[in-house]
Amino acid sequence: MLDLITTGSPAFMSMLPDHCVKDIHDAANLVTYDAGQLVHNRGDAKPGISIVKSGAVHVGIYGADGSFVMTSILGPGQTFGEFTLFAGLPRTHDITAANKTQIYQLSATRFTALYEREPDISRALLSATLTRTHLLLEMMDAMRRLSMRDRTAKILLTMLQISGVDDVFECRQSDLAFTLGVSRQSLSTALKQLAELGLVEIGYGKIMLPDPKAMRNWVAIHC
Amino acid sequence: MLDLITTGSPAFMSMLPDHCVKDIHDAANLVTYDAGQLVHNRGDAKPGISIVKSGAVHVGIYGADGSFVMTSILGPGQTFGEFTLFAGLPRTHDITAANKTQIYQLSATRFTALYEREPDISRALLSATLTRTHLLLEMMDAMRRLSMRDRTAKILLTMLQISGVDDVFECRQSDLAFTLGVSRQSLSTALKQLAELGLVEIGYGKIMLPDPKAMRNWVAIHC
DNA sequence: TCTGAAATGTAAATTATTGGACATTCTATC
DNA sequence: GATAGAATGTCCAATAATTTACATTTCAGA
Repeated sequence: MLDLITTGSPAFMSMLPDHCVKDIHDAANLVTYDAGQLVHNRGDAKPGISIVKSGAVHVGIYGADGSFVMTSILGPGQTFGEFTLFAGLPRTHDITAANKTQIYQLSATRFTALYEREPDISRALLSATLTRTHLLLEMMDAMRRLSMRDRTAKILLTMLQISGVDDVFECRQSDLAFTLGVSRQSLSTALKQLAELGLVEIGYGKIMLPDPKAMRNWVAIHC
Repeated sequence: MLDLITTGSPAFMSMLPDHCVKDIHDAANLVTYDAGQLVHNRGDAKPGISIVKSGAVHVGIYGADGSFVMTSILGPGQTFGEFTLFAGLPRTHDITAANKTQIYQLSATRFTALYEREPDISRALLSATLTRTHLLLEMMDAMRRLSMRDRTAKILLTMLQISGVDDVFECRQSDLAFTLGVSRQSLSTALKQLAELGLVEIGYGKIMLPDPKAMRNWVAIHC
């Protein structure tokens, strides 16, 4: 299951000036993981920040029965572990490598040293975090207030806006359904309704917005 | 409607050392608002950060028909407007003064100057933001996966943990219901079920956890 | 160009949740 | 210690969404 929240949020590393990127590379431990290998366990207390260099990690929680409920996928330039540094929390999720993945690991001490020297780092981190928070608030609001059809439209639009692309959204309906908190079947119905209104086009493994502007208008009026 | 998300999150100002608090007081414009007065309109583009000194503000969105859907209430020490500074967004909500309220207003330039000089400010801001994000993620997850009863238990526990207090939660059921995204009637039923399990005690305008440890266990097993 | 696995579409039965209506309980204040 | 207003409890009909089950479509690879 892909939580599409993070797909579009701007990568931390892409917001940093070159010299900061270099500082981080120099201070970090570069660790390589094989597909499926565990990176962090939920509950681990050791604080530190991690940045994906290449590959991707799955963020989620293992159930007692071995099942894995995925919350998000993080790609190159994206970070995890901020909570352990700034919110005083243990690792909140299990992290595994999706495929062969390289990760920069920074201990709390090393990261803090860089952090205090270079305000650009905190700005990038705040920017990435706040963008994600904003998206979460929008989704939350949509989940509380809107009918399934309307929140499908709204969240689709929000995610597209943030991802930069604004007319094609590559994902399976079952992934999107999970992110929206509805069943796949219900989502299918909702999408069909939106398609009948001419707002979306349904493909195989993707959803297109033939007229993003019309979609934006519709959402502004209805949601 | 009180969104309890922010009630428990630690206030930005309370995490700052004294000299930073002083710097902010010196650089800010202190503005006083009467009850009901508008502080910011959703959509305003002018960036800046605001900190509640005394009183409280209502964060929400006005509908076309004049109705106001409240998202949260922010009290002393809490901030709004971060999104305009760090995420490049316009004001995302309408803000009105709940009662006679004093607010420190800092323009983008002034705040940035302080921000770059003093890493404690960014740390406090990150800390407040990440704590809120973590709570949002937990709530989101609970809303997607759990039955009403279970998510009531889980969110109740989460909010109590973050607020520091861990056995009494002062709020009306209608407020809690809104936060959980369910109707007041349904929440009433859910709370009754939890009370029958001995996990909570229902008061008038408050909810008690007679045995927080038992509650934590129960949630760990069920959710 | 087949073919099978993956993804999507659809319908009926079941379940959960809402919303209205009203009863009950609590608490501050007179 | 009355009393009014606020908060909570409960019932039921209406509705929205899920689940189960199966049909159909799509696409990648043999």
